[in-house]
Amino acid sequence: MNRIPAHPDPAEIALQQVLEALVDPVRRSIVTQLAQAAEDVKCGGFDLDVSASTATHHFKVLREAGLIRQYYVGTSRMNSLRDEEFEQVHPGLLGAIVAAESSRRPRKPVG
Amino acid sequence: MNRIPAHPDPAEIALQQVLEALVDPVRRSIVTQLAQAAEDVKCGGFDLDVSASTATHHFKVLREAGLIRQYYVGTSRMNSLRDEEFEQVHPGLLGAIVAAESSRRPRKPVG
DNA sequence: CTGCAAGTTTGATGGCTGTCAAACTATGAT
DNA sequence: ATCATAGTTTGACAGCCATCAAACTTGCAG
Repeated sequence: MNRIPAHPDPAEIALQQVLEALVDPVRRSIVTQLAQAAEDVKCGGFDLDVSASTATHHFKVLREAGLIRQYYVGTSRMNSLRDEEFEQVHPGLLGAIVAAESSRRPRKPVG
Repeated sequence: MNRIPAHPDPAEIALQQVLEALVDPVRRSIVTQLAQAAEDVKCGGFDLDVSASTATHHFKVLREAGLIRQYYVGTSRMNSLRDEEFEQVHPGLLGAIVAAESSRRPRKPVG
């Protein structure tokens, strides 16, 4: 069964909606963690300081802004970044934000 | 007399504040109009659909986010984009947003 | 079938922010 | 001085949105 609602085409999404999605620090954290992850990440696999219901809300906003892709594996909802599709529509935007976000908090000391 | 408050260094401004500034469509319109203008623009010279007091508020937010520079000429407050300083801190970010905003409404047909 | 694990939905709430009108300040012109 | 122009400040208000708890759904394991 497909329990995941529609994934809109990033080309049809207004910049306004994209920025509204990315202005929230929790959502930006999700995007950054996805960008740094090697594999797709399930909802429970993120390091977030909000309740599960709030997290669900944030994932929905990101999905409807065309920023992430979601699919089920068992009871786990997997997430991946739609970075390549997004790059076609808004070149450099996602990369610049992820870079700005990442540089602020280095995950691991170099070396 | 200097009636203009401090212009913070863009390097000291969190990405969060920058995105909060740019998520508002009126403020993004100001930035885009500045990016497309050949000369500095006075507050009254923008095409905005809000009252003067609201416009003042938006200019203040942009200035405090390190995105614009302001100075007086007579009773006119002039505005210019701090794009070069900004590029040093968040490379590609401002350009990507201005590009995305501009491409949505082509000012002039090509050719 | 029972129980558990992972997420979702719903409803309510609190804080933030964009908005305006009105009163005000500062500068330049007559 | 007087007036007009350009913009600011203050105070109030409305709408939005992130947040949570509680109840619910779905799928898997035994």
